[in-house]
Amino acid sequence: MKKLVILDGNSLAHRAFYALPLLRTTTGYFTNAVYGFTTMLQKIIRQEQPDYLAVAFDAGRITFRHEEYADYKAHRKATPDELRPQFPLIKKVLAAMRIPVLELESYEGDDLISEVVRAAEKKGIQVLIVSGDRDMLQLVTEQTKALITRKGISDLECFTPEGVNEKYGITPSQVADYKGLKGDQSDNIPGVPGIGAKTAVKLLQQFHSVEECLANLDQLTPKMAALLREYGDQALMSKRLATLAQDVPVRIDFADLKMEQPDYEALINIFQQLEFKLLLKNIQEEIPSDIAAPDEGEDFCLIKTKPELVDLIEELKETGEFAFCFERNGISPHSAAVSVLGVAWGDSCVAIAFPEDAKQQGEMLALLDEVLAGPDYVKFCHDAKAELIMCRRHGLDLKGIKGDTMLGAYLLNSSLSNPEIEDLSLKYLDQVVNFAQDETGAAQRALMIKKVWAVLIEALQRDDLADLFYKLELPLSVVLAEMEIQGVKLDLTRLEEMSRRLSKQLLTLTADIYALAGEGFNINSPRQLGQILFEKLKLPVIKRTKTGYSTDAEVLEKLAPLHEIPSKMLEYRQLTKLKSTYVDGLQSLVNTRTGKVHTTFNQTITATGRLSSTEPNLQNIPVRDELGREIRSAFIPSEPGWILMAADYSQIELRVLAHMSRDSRLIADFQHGEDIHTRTAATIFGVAQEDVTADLRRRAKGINFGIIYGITDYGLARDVGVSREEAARYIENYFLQYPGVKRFIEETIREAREKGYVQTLLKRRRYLPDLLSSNRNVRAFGERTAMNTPIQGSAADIIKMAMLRIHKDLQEKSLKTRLLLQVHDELIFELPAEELEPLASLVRSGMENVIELAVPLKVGIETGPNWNDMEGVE
DNA sequence: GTTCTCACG
DNA sequence: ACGTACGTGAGAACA
Repeated sequence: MKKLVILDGNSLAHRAFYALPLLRTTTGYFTNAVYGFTTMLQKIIRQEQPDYLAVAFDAGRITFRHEEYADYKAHRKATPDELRPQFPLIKKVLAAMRIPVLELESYEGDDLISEVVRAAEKKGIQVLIVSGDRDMLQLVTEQTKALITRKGISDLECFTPEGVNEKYGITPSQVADYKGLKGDQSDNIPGVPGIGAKTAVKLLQQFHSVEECLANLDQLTPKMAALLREYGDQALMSKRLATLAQDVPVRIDFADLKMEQPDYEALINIFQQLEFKLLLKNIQEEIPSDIAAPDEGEDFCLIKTKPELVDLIEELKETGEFAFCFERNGISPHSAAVSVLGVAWGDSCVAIAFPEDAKQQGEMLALLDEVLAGPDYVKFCHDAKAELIMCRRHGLDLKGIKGDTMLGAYLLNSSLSNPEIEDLSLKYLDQVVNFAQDETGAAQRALMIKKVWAVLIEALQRDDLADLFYKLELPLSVVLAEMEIQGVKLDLTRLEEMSRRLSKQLLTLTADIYALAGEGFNINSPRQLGQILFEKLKLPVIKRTKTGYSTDAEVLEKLAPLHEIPSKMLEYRQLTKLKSTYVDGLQSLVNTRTGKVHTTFNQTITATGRLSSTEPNLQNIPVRDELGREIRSAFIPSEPGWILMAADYSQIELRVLAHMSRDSRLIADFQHGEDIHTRTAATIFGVAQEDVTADLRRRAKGINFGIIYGITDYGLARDVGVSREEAARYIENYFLQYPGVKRFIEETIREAREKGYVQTLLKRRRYLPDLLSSNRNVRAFGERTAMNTPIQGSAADIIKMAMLRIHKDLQEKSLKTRLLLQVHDELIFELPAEELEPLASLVRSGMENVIELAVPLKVGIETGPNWNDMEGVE
């Protein structure tokens, strides 16, 4: 049986409008109703897979019902100004999706739906009505169901005749009678005064319809009979108003309602206009790709044998330039198997399918070594680091990479994090792609990499980013790949012991907390904890989150003097965090082949230019408290007789600030070489350096951090524990003493507003559209990031340069030392003990002299048998 | 998938 | 009158 879905356009648009926040495009169009309607529509199409589909809209404000009753819908609020202009947009989306719109002057969408249902039933077509209006229930039959929104736009309830009866106690055909008796506030249908929902249902269960009620007045209570006698005509009129039209002058031709493929080009166009990024991405996945379709492109072929591969390699050597990509299907390059390699040169592309047999595969790969490892064969890829890891793992080298679309796109706009080639094809070539699922997909992908790179390199040169790309990021990807491949050894015995110890302690703590609470609950659920603390124990609410009570560490500390649970909870939280994230989490990520953890350093994630680390994140291993530090003891050298070395920049961000702001006082502070926070304290609190107490220093430290983050009096007050007024005075005084810093901040924000972006020392860019927001908070946030990004980002530039330099020095000096980790301002190495001295001086000078700033850069070096027990080296 | 909490620089 | 420090990633709960 064929299926038809018909949507009540007006009703659903209203629903969407009120359910979603007022979304707006950067160009000022309101789009929340369009967005809500579109997502609802797509979901229904996906779920129902209808054969026929249409959307009905009201047309004309005056309908035939007004002829009968002038006040029909008189109380209805006017459509809001933010919604009205969204209707034409919805219709544009529908046109692009090739979904017919049904409208008829002076009829409501409901009436058209009624007509369509009637016609469909005659033809034996199954119908599903989608609406937010329960009036639609009167159309429900065995053949026709109704999907009515319950709450918001995603909670829908499906009604069959039985369902209607169960829920309302009447049949679908009695809906109009019901409204005739009860009336309807929202449509201003009067009904019978004094008859509400209960009475109406009771009457209809007894007499089936309004007419029969009126014909049997003698069987009613005298009061009810009088009521119906007086308002009988009004009840009949109300019923007629509530009854959907029976004779709509329209002919339904089902051929016009057949589902069709959307006009993807038009749809992309309108989604782009409306800035529906997620929906764009979704249709991208849905669209059959037209590039290099394997069945029509004569340039395409699939390579499976050695002779074929030899021919290909000859061709590549002749061309001297190609794009490539190993298929990984989202699997980490540290563990993905080699299955398919996509290659593109000129206008051609091929996929190489590798045999599973290790020996045969090895032979095929060995053939490729010449072109992959040959530095003179120019290569482009998307994520050079991942490709290098794949190659190295299979015994191949990779040299001669001249383009990386992922890295390039990130440098052009650091707000794109880990962009996919599909996203870039849309952004830079206006081309929507959906690569084939089989081997041919890799070939298509390679070809797209080549095309996108041609555009990106132009853009990089235009924005003066080519140096940053070729001299820093691209070579850095090799260093990072080697760090990841090397991995870090963990003392598993130690972790297992910790895990057992923590389990035991947690068991005791949990029991204590339950006993104190007087009941068991899910101790990991902030919500349940909130109920215990604030409802059962009536402790004062310190802070709220969007959804309820806050129970974070700050709150628990304040509650600690009032009850025993909060401090126990703090301890519990600390221990579970250690156990689940670090002790157990790290163990589970140890690679079985190497016995080490191999993090991934993401080079294209952060908006500022920093790296990030995942699976595991080795940039947030505990250090601040003693118990947490124990985790670091489990990080050990991977060879006997080796040690670890940590080299960290001292105050690199403040030094960068001194350099960029050229503030003479801050520069002088650093040239003095003593503790910077003490000097800051002496300066802003107007005391001699010897008289700076620990507390004054702590406050000055807070101010120094605050300056880097984009200070506010509120934030500073919270951090150092003084009043907001006090904090405001500190800030004022700081800017008085360091006027160059103040000027730098103002100048940076002004320039950012003008250009739309800020820059680091190495010209890395971050665009800041928030600076132009009409929302004050968003704008203030933009201003803080505007001043923080050049500082954080330049510090990132500097340590990246240092990594390159040290990596090169290590190679040239043939040292055995390996760089393992970068944690934003520090580098971790493992080394044979005898290399300690040469390495310490190599690392120190590498890091300190990698760039000439207005202030010296200082590096602290420590070594030890693990990452915890470290001692300073002079 | 989003929210809360918490680990790091 | 309102909600704030900047940049990240992970685990658990809950919808």
